[in-house]
Amino acid sequence: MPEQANGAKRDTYRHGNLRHALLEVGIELARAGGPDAVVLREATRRASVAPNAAYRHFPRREALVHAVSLAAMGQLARAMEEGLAALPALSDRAEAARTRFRAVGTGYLRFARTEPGLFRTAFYVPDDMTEAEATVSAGAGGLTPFQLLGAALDDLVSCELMTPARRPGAEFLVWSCVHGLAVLLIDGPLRGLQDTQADQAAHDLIDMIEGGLR
Amino acid sequence: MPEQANGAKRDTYRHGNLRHALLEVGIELARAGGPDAVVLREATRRASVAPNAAYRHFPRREALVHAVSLAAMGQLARAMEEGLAALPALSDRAEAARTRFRAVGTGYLRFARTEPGLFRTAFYVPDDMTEAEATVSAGAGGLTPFQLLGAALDDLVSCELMTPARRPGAEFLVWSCVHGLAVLLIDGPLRGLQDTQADQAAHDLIDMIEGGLR
DNA sequence: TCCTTATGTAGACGGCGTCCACATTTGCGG
DNA sequence: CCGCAAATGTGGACGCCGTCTACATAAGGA
Repeated sequence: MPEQANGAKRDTYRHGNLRHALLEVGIELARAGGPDAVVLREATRRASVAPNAAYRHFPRREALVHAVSLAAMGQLARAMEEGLAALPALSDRAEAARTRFRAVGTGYLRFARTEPGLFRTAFYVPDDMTEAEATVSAGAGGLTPFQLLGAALDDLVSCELMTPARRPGAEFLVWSCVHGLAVLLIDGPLRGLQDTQADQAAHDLIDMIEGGLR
Repeated sequence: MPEQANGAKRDTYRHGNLRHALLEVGIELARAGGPDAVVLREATRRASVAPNAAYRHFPRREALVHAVSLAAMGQLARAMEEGLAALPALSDRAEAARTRFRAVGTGYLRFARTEPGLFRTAFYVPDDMTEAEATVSAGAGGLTPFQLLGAALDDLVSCELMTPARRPGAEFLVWSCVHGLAVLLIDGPLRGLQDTQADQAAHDLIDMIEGGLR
């Protein structure tokens, strides 16, 4: 029975729900330091468990990181959903669609800048599209970030704010633009921009996208 | 005098130019496996030198990775320049500007997909803007990727293919879009796309950007 | 009740980054 | 030309990591 600095000792031989505990700790680590910071030994330490115990639930470190990654993607989805939910109801349907589309982008960017560690982890050795649609990476509404964007684009088309001809594959193009800004802002040469400047850049970027979509 | 599997033994106690050798090996490692693959011990091994010798030239591993990163950025610049140089001379000035602008983007994306390890390394814990303009990260023409893009945008404005009002800060927006697609293609959910599909996406993305800029 | 199975522990191995002490050169001031 | 300080490379150690094998303990069904 290993003593624990964290004060969280255990009286039973069994942990109870180690897998879940490791996931929680992993999220905590990723939040603070990105994917590389989710370290098996540290996770087991915080869970008051021997290092090897982790291997009963994850075949290797990468599997834990992957699980954390899906959870992080879910948190991203949730953050975007919250941004959408906070929107005022607009009577003009086209205006509402446009507002929702913009909120999808700004929500994405806000999460990236608020939780850079989780954001980076969400895209760490990420799954191909099929797995990215797993329920774990969805928000409360059951939609992944990708699907939220797709829905916003559909709205745009139905309100004639976007040419239907451009619709196929458009999520990937829009996603690229927004994701690129997010990456440049948190890791790249735009890192350290003031909030107001970053917001301005986000605004201008979405303007540009809207113009290119029309 | 340590034996070396690599066959490259040394008869002098001094290496000669270890710093340069480590950089070369570092680039090789980054090329094959990205920034995380730039491992001090392996680099010194390949340079036929004791692990600690590296510390005479780089205070810590991160410093070596950083040097490799600048070199990788330089290679990116060179690749873009080559793409520009290969363009046919067009009589119509506006058409030429447009073609050059597109070539900047496609060159960037081609390098990302051709040399993903180096591309990822180029953006690993990257410098802020000022250092990114260092001569190391420039191509043969002395311009960094960022500056190449800026020049292309200036051309667009002077040919009235872009509103001057949109010019300030536009490189960051365009950069975001192209960079985002690059990241999604090599690391993200678009990884594993066929060449033709990736080219199509690149084409469509640049179309969209052009539309948004006008 | 007993035995299979799930779960956690103990100890070891090799690899890594980094520190300290020591060895060998180089090159400069006299 | 000499001698000595500074530059450069070596050797060994430490603590951390991921992972393997062997073993211990608990839970639950026959």
